[in-house]
Amino acid sequence: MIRYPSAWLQGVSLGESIACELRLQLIRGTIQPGEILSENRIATDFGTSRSPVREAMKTLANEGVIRLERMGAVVLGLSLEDVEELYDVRFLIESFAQQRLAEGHHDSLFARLQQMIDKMELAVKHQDIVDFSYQDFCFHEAMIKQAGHTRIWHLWKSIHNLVLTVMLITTEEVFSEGEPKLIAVIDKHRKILQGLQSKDAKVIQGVVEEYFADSRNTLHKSLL
Amino acid sequence: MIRYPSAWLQGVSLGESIACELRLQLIRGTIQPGEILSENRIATDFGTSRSPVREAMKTLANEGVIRLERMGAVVLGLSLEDVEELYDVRFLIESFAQQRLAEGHHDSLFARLQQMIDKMELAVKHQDIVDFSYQDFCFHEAMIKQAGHTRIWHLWKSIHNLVLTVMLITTEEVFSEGEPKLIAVIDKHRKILQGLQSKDAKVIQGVVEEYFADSRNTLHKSLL
DNA sequence: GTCAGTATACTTGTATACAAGACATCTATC
DNA sequence: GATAGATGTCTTGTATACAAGTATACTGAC
Repeated sequence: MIRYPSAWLQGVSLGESIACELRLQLIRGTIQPGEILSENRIATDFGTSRSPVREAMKTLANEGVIRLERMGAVVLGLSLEDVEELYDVRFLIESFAQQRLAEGHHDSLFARLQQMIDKMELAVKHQDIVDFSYQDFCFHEAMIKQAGHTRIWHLWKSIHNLVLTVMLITTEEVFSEGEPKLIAVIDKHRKILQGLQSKDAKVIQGVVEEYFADSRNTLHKSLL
Repeated sequence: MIRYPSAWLQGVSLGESIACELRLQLIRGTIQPGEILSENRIATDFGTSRSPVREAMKTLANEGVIRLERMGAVVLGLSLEDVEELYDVRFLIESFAQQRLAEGHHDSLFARLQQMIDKMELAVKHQDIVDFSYQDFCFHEAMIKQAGHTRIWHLWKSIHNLVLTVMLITTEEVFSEGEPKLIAVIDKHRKILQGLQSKDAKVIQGVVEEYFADSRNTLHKSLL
């Protein structure tokens, strides 16, 4: 089991860093739902003061993986249903964003997306789970950002850490299933890019729907 | 110009309280975009320490009305375009939620919604801007909550303070336009309730679209 | 006048201290 | 034995203290 990539923690504050580490454990289930977390305990665990822990707890509460209460924060975690719901939300955001990209010129975006796809292929070659999931993440984030809709962008920001962490974990699983599955994942991204390049709103909508239908499908199979 | 209703601050922490006060000023434009806010300055302004201010700043940054930087937080505010975009997001969330409500039994919700509509009428009678906007807010929140989708709920929570404050301000404007406009607003909510009671997904979708189309329209007119 | 360098004041991020409140346990009384 | 109450330990929310970094403004040399 992979630890949270230290490369992703470069330059971030202690608070964010703690949030990231905890988030991974909360989603993985290392910290189990129902457990009670106290700021003091976590602070001593991480060898820091309560200040950054407090910041992290607030972040995680906003993301809905814990619930702040009077005495201690209760762990909610992220159930399979929650991940499905996360896909629902991603679908809403991404289909909205991609529809917007049907209009206007976004050639530089397309070039960057292609580059990310290439990097994903390279990551497969080097068995680099971290970079694969990161490029996957960047691919989706780049599209949403390019859509140029401030509010949708904030919506994304409110879940992007959650999404990144889920991607890391699922990518870990997908890597263990062998190369064909990974190539399929890359292919799905190629289809998205082609969809965008078609500039046809209907085509794009179809591709997005297919993408998330397939993702949900994979999620269910990995459950078994 | 109305202050932030103290009734809405009952039992909340200093941090949230400061966030609410600042949010109102940021959206109103009392604090103008481009200004630089410092934790220290705000702390002395509010007569508190930096801790709750810091919490408030983080909240407001998550909402996108300020941007945290190395030295000071720069005010972004909420432009007319931003409010429009906020309606986009609300439309996404609410149409999703209402579609879900097309299935299942939600009679107790309908009863509560009807009660809120009644309270809105009463608020008009008593010229109670605060309660009118609050009931409006609760109406939408109740629907979203009843949809029972954890992630959508969190999306809502990430904007609900923003929405509440915008509602307060716009309600203030609407009240100044006289009673007919207020009755029209109430009527829009009646239509939503009727839509939900029809339990017909297509009808509901139509009603939601109409609701937000009209809201956008009103927004534009209030600009002139 | 211009530019390099330094000093200073202000910024955030983190640590620590303190206070008020909640929960559990233990005790004393009935 | 059961119950009311006191007590002690835990919790969070807020205040304060400290450290490291940054922008600005000033000073001096050229």
